[in-house]
Amino acid sequence: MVRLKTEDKREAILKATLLLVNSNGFHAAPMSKIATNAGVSAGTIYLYFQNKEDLVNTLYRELKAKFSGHALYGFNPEAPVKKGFEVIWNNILRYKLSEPDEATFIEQCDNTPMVTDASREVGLKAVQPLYDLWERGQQEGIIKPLCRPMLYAFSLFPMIYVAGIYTKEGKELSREAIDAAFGASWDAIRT
Amino acid sequence: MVRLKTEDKREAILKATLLLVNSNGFHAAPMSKIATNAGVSAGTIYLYFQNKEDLVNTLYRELKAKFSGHALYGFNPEAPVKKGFEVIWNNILRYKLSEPDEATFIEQCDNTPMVTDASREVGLKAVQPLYDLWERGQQEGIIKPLCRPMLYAFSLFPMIYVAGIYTKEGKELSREAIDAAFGASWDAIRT
Amino acid sequence: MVRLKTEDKREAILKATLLLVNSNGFHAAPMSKIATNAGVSAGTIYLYFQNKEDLVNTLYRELKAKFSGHALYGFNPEAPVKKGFEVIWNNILRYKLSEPDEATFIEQCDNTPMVTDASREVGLKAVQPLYDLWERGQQEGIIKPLCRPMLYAFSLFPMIYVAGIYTKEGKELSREAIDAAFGASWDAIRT
Amino acid sequence: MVRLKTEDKREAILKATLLLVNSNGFHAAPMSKIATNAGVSAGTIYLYFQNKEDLVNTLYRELKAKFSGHALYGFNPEAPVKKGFEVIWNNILRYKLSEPDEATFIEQCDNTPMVTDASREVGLKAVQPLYDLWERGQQEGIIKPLCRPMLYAFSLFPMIYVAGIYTKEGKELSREAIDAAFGASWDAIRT
DNA sequence: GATGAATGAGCCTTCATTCAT
DNA sequence: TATGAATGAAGGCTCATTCAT
Repeated sequence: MVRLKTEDKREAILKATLLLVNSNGFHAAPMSKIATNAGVSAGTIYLYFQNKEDLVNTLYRELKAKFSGHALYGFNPEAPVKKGFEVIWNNILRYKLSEPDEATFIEQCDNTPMVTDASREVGLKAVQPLYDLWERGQQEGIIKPLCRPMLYAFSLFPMIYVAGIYTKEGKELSREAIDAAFGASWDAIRT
Repeated sequence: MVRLKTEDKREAILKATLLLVNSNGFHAAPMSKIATNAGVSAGTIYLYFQNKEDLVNTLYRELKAKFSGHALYGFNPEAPVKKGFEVIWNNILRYKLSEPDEATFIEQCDNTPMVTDASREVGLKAVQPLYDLWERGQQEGIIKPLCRPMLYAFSLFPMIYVAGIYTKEGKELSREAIDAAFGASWDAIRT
Repeated sequence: MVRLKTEDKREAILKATLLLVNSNGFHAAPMSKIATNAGVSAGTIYLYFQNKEDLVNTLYRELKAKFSGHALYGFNPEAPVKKGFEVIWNNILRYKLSEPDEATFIEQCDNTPMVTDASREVGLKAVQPLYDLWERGQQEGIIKPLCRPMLYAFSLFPMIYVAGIYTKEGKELSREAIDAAFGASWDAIRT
Repeated sequence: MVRLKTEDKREAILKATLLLVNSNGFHAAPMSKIATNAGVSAGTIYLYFQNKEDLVNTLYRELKAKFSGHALYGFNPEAPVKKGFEVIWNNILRYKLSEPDEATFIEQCDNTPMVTDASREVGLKAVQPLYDLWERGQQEGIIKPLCRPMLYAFSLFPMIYVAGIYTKEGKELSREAIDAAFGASWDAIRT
């Protein structure tokens, strides 16, 4: 095993955690296996993370942050509402499809008590621009007067879910399917 | 501890499992604790279930079956498409709101390797009438030509997700909110 | 399951124990399985035997007694030493070959702490006539002046061992092989 | 408790297993007790052995190997048949008497399903020189034309059995008794 | 006598975490 | 920093035995 530099070790540990958890759930990711797969000693993990919970939460937060970064890429807050929504919608879909491992991990974490509520909220802040966009759309009478969770549930959540299914089964999402999905998302929330 | 009759014990074990898993995930539901909470000895569980996996899967299947029963209550296959969809949509929502524990458990199970694929597929068969309904709607040109997973993702999944959030936070879903949610669901899939 | 009479139940339990222990050792013979195989309830065993140890020891003693009965069949204490020895030797061999299950069980028991020393000694008393025969042979100068355990070890034990091997492998012992074996047995202890 | 070095721990675990199994059979040798007696934590055993079966089989194989080494010590394949046999016979007896614990353990293992057939066969290969010796003896007309298991059963098995008895009862085997036993062994198989 | 549901101690094994090196 | 042997609590499961029916 090649000797890794400090930063690389931290990354290797995070990567090993990601893959192991994805492959069979938290149940299949003991610290010892994470260490082995990361090419690192068991004790070493504790030099970089306080404990397993910290390791998982750290990974979760980093991925969420990365995800948020992608989501707003090229987004212009002043563009028309539908246009802005389309940009973010596509960004998110593209991320889910191009980084299926990370997407899977985030989903896994959304259903485990190992990830704290504090961690879960971290990602939300970054989406503020999206909230602002919806609000503007509502003021302009373009978007249905639904509460935030509902807007999310009807316009982004379904797409994320569908992307997960296709990824899991190894299928491709065709251009037509994607357009149709966007149509459904938009129809759900537009007035 | 009052002596329970056989059938009651089985039920008590299932109930204890449900609550324990809901409260903190599978991690927080060791057989010993399930036994204690069910007012039963650890060994007794194995009189009713082969092992932990069997216990969880049995519970999952029973709840899925119950859920399916509710979903189609009062559904008339020959009614107009929108009407039929509305009936099922409301049935599901009502179930999610009235049996939040069961709903939460089913969600937990959808993300654990402890539940087998075989178990997961059991529930799907019961929804055939819904699939038929969608198909009829597509033939009549009323429903968008989306694949099944997408139809599900846009019309039922969001509502289930929202109901979960409200339940978790102890809030009530107002009549208006429900109507609005149905509107969004229908708009998402109708042409 | 046909209803058995009291005596039959006792026998059925003993028989089930014998077969189960033989098939895979004591490890594979839990009381519950013995009960099932005997067509009897678990609790019933305790009507006939104090506990598992008692059950096994009782079976062991009965088999030993039966074995002893066979060993001396047709034996004439006044016949010539070699003739007498030959009768007993052949009796034992015949028993081992005709009742391989019982023979196997006895061997199993000779190596488990479940069978008490008291039980082990039970069988020995019955062989007193054999001891007397050897003693007479020694007085007559026909038999080597070895201690009893040695006489047993060289003249009967090997044959029992060999019979066990042939039985286990399902082979037949030919007449010639038997004669040869007797020759070796006799040569070992005769002067 | 003094801190042992790695190799010592492995040995301590094996030794504890040996003694515990000998004292009361496998039934009396739970992993927890083995650990305690070895001055080691329960989990530590699993650093050196995969599981209980592996532990027992490893010990069995090591003892068998050691035994085989002793058996052929000083054996000259070209010496006269009787001389060669005498050497091996005495080697084995000496081992049985000087290492009674190991001898007892091997016997215990020969009757438990915990020891795999693969393990049992390991020891047999080492005895090839003895088989060759017997064959030469038969060709020279010195040894009876018996099959291998019989030769073993009549010439070595009895002695092992007797040694076990004496050891168990704490008695000494006198020089005369040993000589007499060898005489019986040799008489049994020689022509 | 007979049943079999119920018990609970005990077994094997895993794994997060520590600490001497 | 880094290691990895060591720990020991905890988990899932089995099974001899009891007892209300």
